[in-house]
Amino acid sequence: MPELPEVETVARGLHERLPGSTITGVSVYWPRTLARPALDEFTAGLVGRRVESVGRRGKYVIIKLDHGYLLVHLKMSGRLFVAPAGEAPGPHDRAVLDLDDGRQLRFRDARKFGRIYLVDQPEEITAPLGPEPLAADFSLDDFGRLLGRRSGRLKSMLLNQEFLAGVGNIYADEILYVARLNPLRRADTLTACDRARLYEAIHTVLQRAIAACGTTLPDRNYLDAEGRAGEYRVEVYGRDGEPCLACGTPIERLVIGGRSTHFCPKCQQ
DNA sequence: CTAAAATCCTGGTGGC
DNA sequence: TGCCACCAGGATTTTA
Repeated sequence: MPELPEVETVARGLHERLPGSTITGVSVYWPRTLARPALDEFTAGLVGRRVESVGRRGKYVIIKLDHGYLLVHLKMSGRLFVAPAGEAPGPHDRAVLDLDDGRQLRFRDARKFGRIYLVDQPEEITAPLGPEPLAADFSLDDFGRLLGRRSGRLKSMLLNQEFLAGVGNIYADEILYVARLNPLRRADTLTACDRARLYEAIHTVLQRAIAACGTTLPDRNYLDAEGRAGEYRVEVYGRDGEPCLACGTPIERLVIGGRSTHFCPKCQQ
């Protein structure tokens, strides 16, 4: 399930091969993939548009056009990639954009959770998102202020996109493990030292994961825009019952806010 | 306010 | 081998 590092990897891959291409046709095979606008307006708004750049905000891929923006949320199983001219369509292709050189930008999504938006400004969609954790202007002081007002559990907070953009279930567990903080801990009980460790862990984990081009779990199917798997190695996620890499204590699993949560009961008091 | 549950979906898994 | 119930998970919506 693509989170910030995976979406960043996809966006970078697309940025290498998409700018300069013009969209010449639109095919949508699963209409609900289009969050907005409806198919007719979507098609009319896209055909003839030229791609200028590809970026990311939170878990959204943002494709800047010469007129408007295409936003894609991959959700659980979405893949966004450029198919060479003549490549046969896949059974889970939900939307396909024809490019003027014969290639196609495809959105493939087995579980149909992913959504595409065509808007004038990306903020129409991304406005509710919290800060970008890796932005240069996201300071420890900012983070401390953000935390101080929250009484929820750390795990739920990290998953809340309005609190911080881009962290999902896997990296929330990895970040709390690196920060040595218990996922059930209430945000407003953190000491200044705790806050600093959490802030640093967010940076460390996300930066390392981006450097590794994301995480592809053994039983998952995340692939980047070039069809490559991520190389990041998780330390706690999905490792319940296996020994903690630091102390050997079996990793435990519990459910917080309906999300599976993995942590070391000894390292993360 | 927090929080949990239901919702959308289907591939994969575990049980029998 | 086949069938089926069930689970995962992001974001949103609903209910407590």
